[in-house]
Amino acid sequence: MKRNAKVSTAVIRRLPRYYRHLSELQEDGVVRISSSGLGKSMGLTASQIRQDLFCFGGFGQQGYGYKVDSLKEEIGEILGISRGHTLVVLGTGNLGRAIIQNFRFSSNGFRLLAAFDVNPDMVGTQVAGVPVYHTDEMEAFVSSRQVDVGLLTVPIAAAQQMGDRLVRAGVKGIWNFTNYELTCSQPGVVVESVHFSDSLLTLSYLISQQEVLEKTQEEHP
Amino acid sequence: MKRNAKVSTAVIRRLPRYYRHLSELQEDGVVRISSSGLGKSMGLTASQIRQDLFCFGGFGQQGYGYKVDSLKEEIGEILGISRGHTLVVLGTGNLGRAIIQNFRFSSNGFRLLAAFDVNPDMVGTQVAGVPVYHTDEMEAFVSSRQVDVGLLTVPIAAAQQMGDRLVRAGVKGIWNFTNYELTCSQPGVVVESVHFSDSLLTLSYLISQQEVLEKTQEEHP
DNA sequence: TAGATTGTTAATCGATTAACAATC
DNA sequence: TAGATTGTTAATCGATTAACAATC
Repeated sequence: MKRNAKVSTAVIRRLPRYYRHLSELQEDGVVRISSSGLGKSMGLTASQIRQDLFCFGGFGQQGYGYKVDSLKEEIGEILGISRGHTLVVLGTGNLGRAIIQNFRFSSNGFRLLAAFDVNPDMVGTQVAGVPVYHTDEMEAFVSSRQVDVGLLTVPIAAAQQMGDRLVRAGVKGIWNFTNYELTCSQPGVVVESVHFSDSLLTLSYLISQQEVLEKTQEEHP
Repeated sequence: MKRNAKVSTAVIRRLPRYYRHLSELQEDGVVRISSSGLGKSMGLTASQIRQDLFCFGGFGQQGYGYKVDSLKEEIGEILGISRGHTLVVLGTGNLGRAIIQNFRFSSNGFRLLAAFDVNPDMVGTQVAGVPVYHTDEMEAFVSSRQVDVGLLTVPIAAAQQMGDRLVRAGVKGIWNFTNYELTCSQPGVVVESVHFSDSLLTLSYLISQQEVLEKTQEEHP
């Protein structure tokens, strides 16, 4: 793998999509794929795919294309899937529990070690085999087990404070599901947010545009 | 509001963030904000904010800045928050139920009318006051009530098929929570996806980079 | 009025696309 | 070998930043 000078976030955000598409191709028994073939199925240009992969080195063979297996493997490596990252969940409300029960952490190279909550009804129980401890024990757990990531699903009012605690406890990243824009002063700690609200409002904008468009067409056919 | 020629997706994706930040400012009792002030708190340049807003028209006052209330109002209007959009949920598994119970649809201008599932244990029940019907009844419901959006939380294997059914039933948009990249042939129908996996893998990449960086620093201090 | 800050055009920067030699 | 397709550089396009006149 090439020493990656500086990869733009646009490229980084496409890497998981490549990985996902290659996994699907693999399941479908496809052995080789060209940049134009992959581009067609993903809605990207062949040129862009080659340019993206070029950031990390040459994974293909001229005149042949890319081997699905090994390209998937390489991109997985770039994404850090085999690094054995660990995470804990903060907050075991509806959303926290749903993610614990549904999300395939291991397919993404993560091990979910524990969950934490302040609710005495939850503390001491298990969710899908994952033990729930009291939030007071979070710091000790995270630092002794060197946990990489904290998944935040606490109420929005507690989000920033809990984020700060995670950072102080030594996590490398926060996966933020609260609808709050965490600020993280600590350099070297990454915050990645899933903002449901932003996503729905984007959809709202797009269908509103569509509505206006259709109305205009009715008036001026 | 200006006739918006063609607004780039980069701008569109920032609109919900503006809306969110303006709401927070409003709650904090802030009355006016300058582009540089807003930029500082959001990590954007003042120039970019003015350029973004310029896509839709002049909302500020020279020498003064922007009134938080009215700017929030205007952006909400652009996003279609007051259009009374409606939606239904497909799939009432852990994730579907968690979203129904947790997500503040009304704050985003949506009314959640019903949920659908094939599981006989769910059909006929309510989740947070939302009635659950059998999926067979979805088409009739969506077309008679002119539902705007279908939220997909069905198992991945059923995703594409259920997406197709929603489109045929006449929705304008699909909010996709399955880890499947829906293809939608129908022009005028919008698909907006929340890919947990892509988000976590991006985080995985970023912390892996950080790990490499720190290791290098240890070796060459 | 003087100061501040927008609206808006121009300049710069970065990302995408095109092109083509290298080579499997 | 001929054909195909990559790796990689150059050209283009679009998004961000800078600048400044307009004006509150």
